[in-house]
Amino acid sequence: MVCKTPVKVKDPTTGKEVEIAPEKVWVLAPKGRKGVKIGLFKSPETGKYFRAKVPDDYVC
DNA sequence: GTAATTCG
DNA sequence: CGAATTAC
Repeated sequence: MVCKTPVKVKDPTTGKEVEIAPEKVWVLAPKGRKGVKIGLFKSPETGKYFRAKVPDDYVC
């Protein structure tokens, strides 16, 4: 499944804030804790992959 | 450290 | 197989 909804994230490769759709989103949570949603993004500038938190209410 | 995911 | 991601 490819995500469509863009998310505002800081691109660590450029330092710029970009609005892009994550290629994949999943929940990263230890047992007994709430955890966070993580998205896998590809920088439009550099083409490098990076992971960043996505809002808890984000739907792919 | 833990959780899942996947790129390098 | 390790890094990196968040926050508890």
